This record gives sequence, structure tokens and C-alpha cells, in this order.
Amino acid sequence: MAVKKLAALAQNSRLAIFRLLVQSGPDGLCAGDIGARLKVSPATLSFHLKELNNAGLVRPRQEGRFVYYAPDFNQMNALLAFLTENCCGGVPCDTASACPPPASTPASSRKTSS
Amino acid sequence: MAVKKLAALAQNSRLAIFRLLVQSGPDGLCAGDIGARLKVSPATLSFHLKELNNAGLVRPRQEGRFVYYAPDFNQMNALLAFLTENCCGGVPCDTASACPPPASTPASSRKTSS
DNA sequence: TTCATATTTCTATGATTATCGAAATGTCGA
DNA sequence: TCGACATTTCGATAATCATAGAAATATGAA
Repeated sequence: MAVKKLAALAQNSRLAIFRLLVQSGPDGLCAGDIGARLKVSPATLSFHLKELNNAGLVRPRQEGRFVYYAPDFNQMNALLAFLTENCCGGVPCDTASACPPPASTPASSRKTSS
Repeated sequence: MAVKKLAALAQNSRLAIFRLLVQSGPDGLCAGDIGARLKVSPATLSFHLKELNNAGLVRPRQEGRFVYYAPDFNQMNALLAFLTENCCGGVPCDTASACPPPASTPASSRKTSS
């Protein structure tokens, strides 16, 4: 749902988190690193990550004691597509997919959630 | 900035309002018509329109007793560009502008209320 | 097992938001 | 001018949200 995704991004900390994850590539970052970089307390960070996860914009992946969060580019593309189509007079981008699809994920487990 | 625009769209009524305005073309719709179509009470509608206006996504234009609201495609494009660039791994759309620019405003068609 | 670390959940609190009735403001037509 | 209509502002209320300390959970290491 578009509203859910929009709401997930419509908050400073969460937008910063998502941008950081996008910059950090498809493997993502573990929660602790995100918190350290953005100076967010663990509890607050967990709250925001859950929110992003509920919106489908990030995928958590447990690795030992750490939980890595990676952006879901497909979901982000879906949001862009919705906005382009529904909020832009129906004039879509030429490119069907503006974000790099998660085809190459060299790290570990292959998960597909929507 | 982006958060403000995202927040403006991250609400069911407001997203519906904005979509309706986009569908209705560059002339926009007067507040009363929007309220009638979407079944939103005047006070609530005014609240949401102010929110959209504060975010820069719509432009109000007084015409007699009526206030017409039209989408600002440039601002919407700016949001799309931001999301594509900052939240999509920096892989932009080929098209520089996905939304029709407000260059030509054929304000000839006059829609009347109820 | 026991400890240290990573993350989440619980809980409380203050802040923001959405809603709408009622009143106020603004504009037109008679 | 007045009265009707369009819209906004005011005021109150309920709901949701952001924050973070403290406790709980989970995993790896010693």
C-alpha cells in the first residue's frame, strides 16, 4: 500500500535510515551500525526499522548475533511507479525499473518477501 | 523538504485529494467539488488542503467565491527526482521530467459546482 | 554454564495528527 | 445594504506517533 510506504519514509530518522541502507548496497547494514551512524538509540532504531519493515521497504536478515537490514528495491520501485502513474498525470518514466533490482545478492540467503 | 511532501501524501484523504487533482488536469478543482467527490467535511478538507499547500504540492487560486486547487507538477517531479536519486541507489529515470510541466495552462474549461 | 553483546519488546510520556461542529471570513448576487 | 454560499479558522477531542529507559530475548564466546 502506497500510504504505508509513504508514511514509512515521511519521517526524518526513517528516511535517513533508508537512504543510508540504499547507499550501503544490497547487503545492508546491521542495526548497531545504523544506530551508531545516525545516533539513534537502540529502542528507537528498532521501532523505526520495524516500521520500515512493515512497509516492506527493508528486509531483515539475521547473521549471528547481528541483524542486517537491506533495502528492498522492488518495493521502492513499486512506490515510484505508483507515484508516477497515479500522482503524475499518468505520464510514466520510460524506464520500467528505476532502481537496481536485487538480482545480485552475493551475501547469503535468498529471500523474497512482499 | 522531501519529508514534508512525503508526509503530505502519507494520508489516505490527502493522497486521494492529490490523485483527484492530478486526474482533473492543470486547472484543478474547487474545494467544494473535492469535498463532494471524496465525501470530506469542509473543515477537514480545508485542513488537508492546507497541508498539501504547505508541502508545495498544490497551488490555490481564488476565482470568485471559489478556491481552485491545482497540483504543482514541478514539485511532484522534484519529489520523484529526490526519491529516485536518494532512495534508489542513484539510478535515475531516463526521463528528466516524469510529470507534465505546468508550461501550458489552458484555463478555458470552466467547471461549475453541483 | 556463565558472561558479554546485539537487538527487540515493554512501558510510559510528550508531541503531533485527524476529525468535525461552530463561528468567522470572504465573495457574489439581488 | 443584505442574505446566501464557499471556504477557512477556532476549539475540543480522540487517536496515532516518536522517544527512550528498563527489562527481556537471542546469539556467540569463554
